[in-house]
Amino acid sequence: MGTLGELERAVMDALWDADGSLSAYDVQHRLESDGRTLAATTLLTVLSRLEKKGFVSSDRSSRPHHYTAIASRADHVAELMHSVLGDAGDRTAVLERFVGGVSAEDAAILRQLLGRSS
Amino acid sequence: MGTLGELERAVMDALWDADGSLSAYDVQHRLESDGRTLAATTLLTVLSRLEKKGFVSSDRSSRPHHYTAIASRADHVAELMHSVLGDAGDRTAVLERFVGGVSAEDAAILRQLLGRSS
DNA sequence: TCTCAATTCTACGGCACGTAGAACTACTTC
DNA sequence: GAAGTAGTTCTACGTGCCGTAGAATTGAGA
Repeated sequence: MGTLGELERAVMDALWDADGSLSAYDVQHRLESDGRTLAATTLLTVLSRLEKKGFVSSDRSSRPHHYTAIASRADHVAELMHSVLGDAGDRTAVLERFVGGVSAEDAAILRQLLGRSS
Repeated sequence: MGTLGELERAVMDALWDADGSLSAYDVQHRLESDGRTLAATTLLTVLSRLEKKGFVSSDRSSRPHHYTAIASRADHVAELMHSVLGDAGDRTAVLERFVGGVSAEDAAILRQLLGRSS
């Protein structure tokens, strides 16, 4: 699927936080308020790389093009977790370690999600 | 922590599968039976990079040096899952997606693991 | 049509990784 | 203890990804 670099991840975060589509300028300004000053072209390059990687889609009908994250952050993270789990071998052992390491709150969430069906 | 490249991961797999320590030659032969022919020096380089990254430790007391994986594969994978989860933002949403995507068997394992620890 | 903002094209430097030759080290054997 | 050899370290190269951005181009409004 391809991995995200540092800047790429920051751009995705901006898109996710925006919860909608942004222009390159919007992204630029959001990163700027995070203390990261970048040339506009840099953002465009990153955005198009992200598009090529399948992380964002763009709307080119209106002139300041708008970019949108294809998957939500939650989807993305969950998918990463699955892909990591995927090449695990002994899933029981992995899940054991995983559950052993989560916080009490997360454990509660998991318990609730897994629910009563056992 | 640093990430694993393709070969690096293959070497770690060899060490994990071995469930003990291996010499560079052992690793070389294991990879060879996986259809991957490499020079001995290549393995040594990768092994030392893995050591620098903190994934393996080496015993240099006896002459064919022996290398051991520091963490088990399960630990490694679980740790990756945690680190991914770590920068998630809305953990409930992520865990929801995650649980939604696991197989029935995995869900059963999770339920059992969580049940015990409550 | 002219101008200016927005976008694409192109490119460069650095770093991680796969890969391995050359040089060096240290047992084994005579 | 000299020599051979198995094993190890040093060094290095090519490639691809990523951060970064200038130059060239395109498109919309005056």
